Amino acid sequence: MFNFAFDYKTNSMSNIQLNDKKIQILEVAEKLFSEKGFEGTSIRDISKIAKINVAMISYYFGSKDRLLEALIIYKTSDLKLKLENLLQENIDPLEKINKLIEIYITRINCNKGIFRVLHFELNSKEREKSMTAFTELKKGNLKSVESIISQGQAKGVFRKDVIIPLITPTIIGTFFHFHMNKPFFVELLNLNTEELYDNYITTTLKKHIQQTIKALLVYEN
Amino acid sequence: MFNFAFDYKTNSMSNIQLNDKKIQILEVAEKLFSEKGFEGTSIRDISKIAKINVAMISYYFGSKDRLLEALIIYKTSDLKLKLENLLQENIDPLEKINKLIEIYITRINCNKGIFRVLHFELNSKEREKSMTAFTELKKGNLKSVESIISQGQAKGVFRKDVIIPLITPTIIGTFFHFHMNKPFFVELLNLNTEELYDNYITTTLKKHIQQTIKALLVYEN
DNA sequence: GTTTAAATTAAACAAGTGTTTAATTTTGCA
DNA sequence: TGCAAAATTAAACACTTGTTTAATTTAAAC
Repeated sequence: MFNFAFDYKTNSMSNIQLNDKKIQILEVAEKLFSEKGFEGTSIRDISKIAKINVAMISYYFGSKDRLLEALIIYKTSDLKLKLENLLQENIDPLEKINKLIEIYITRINCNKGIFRVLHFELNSKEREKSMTAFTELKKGNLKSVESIISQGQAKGVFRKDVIIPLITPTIIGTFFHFHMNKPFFVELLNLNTEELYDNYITTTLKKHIQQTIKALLVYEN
Repeated sequence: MFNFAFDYKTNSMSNIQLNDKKIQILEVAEKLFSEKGFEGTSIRDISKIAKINVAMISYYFGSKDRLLEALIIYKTSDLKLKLENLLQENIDPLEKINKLIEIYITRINCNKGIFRVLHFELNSKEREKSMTAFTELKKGNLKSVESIISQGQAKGVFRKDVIIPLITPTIIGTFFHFHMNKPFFVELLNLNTEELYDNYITTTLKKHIQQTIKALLVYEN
């Protein structure tokens, strides 16, 4: 019932059994979870907005916890693939890092909601299955970063005293802190429409992060 | 009943009416809110661990929402002061930035719990009073950063194309992302005890952030 | 010691929670 | 058209939620 397989249409791992109604539920769940948190969202909230009966959520996913699991796999499965493809590209290390940052920003920006849930609902909880899936994703990301940076160090472009596992926290952390404080920055930077906000992320914020990581990697004391 | 005044003993704004029992409730609330979220924590959970009657929380704080308000003010009031003192110090801009980062790291690290709540429970909700208090804190922080950086730019030490409002997201975001993924990094870096974990934050992570911001500020393309 | 206010309690309250049941409707296929 | 499986529903289930009540105990002041 809940097997996941590779979908060559969407180029992502996805539940081949996902029909329109399931997807509709997942989309609503993502929206509400990200707005009000997992515990703060009731399945009646979801069912009301998705315009389905409450029982359908248990019927389709088994439970609220399993709905979260399905949501996470549904939303994170293609990021890993994108990173692995990037590693194969034959471009210089700095450009690769910039592309890595670009992937992070755009992919995570599309799925702000679920990544918010991932970070705030998943830790120190019993949702083991969801958590291990997320941990594997993080391990893969770290490996990609390690690989790119050692390439750059071998070529003598990057300095050698960088703490590699802390690169990702700086990249994603900067983005997340910005997004977590959205109302604050919307007011401060006059990003009154959703378009302006998204545009600021994919241009200015992206550039800031790329500039920061570049400086960190190539700057000599 | 809920007036706040400056306490010269602790050098912080605090509720002068806070007795032992109230503080005990606040401490337990912080722990549970940070572990299970605001919605995920019931006042019965709090009362059980704090070993008081459920009704005492309503009696003391009025409601669960007002308990959160009190907690935020109780925990964030002295950070603003520390930053204002820093601005007065007569040291060179780079050292000032490093001290700013040090203040952020140590202060936030002591209050991990409440800052987690602040970022994940406060946005897009109706808890207006709590939110405006937090917004004021952020505005103050931004002013401090702006002041320090223009000093550095005036002295010709810092480059001039830095996007100042994105400095804080990089500093705090890096720290937060690390902390949000604590289980992951504990396993990755073998930080098996709480002491090792805290030690890594106040040494290696702090150094990484200082190194990053320094590179960003002084590196010329 | 009496009085008055504060602190503390167990119980009750109404509303909301995730989940299950059992009945009904819709669907796809022979 | 008839039939079995799937989808959908309203209702009920047992439980938890935040808050309030009203009674009791403790503390302080006179």
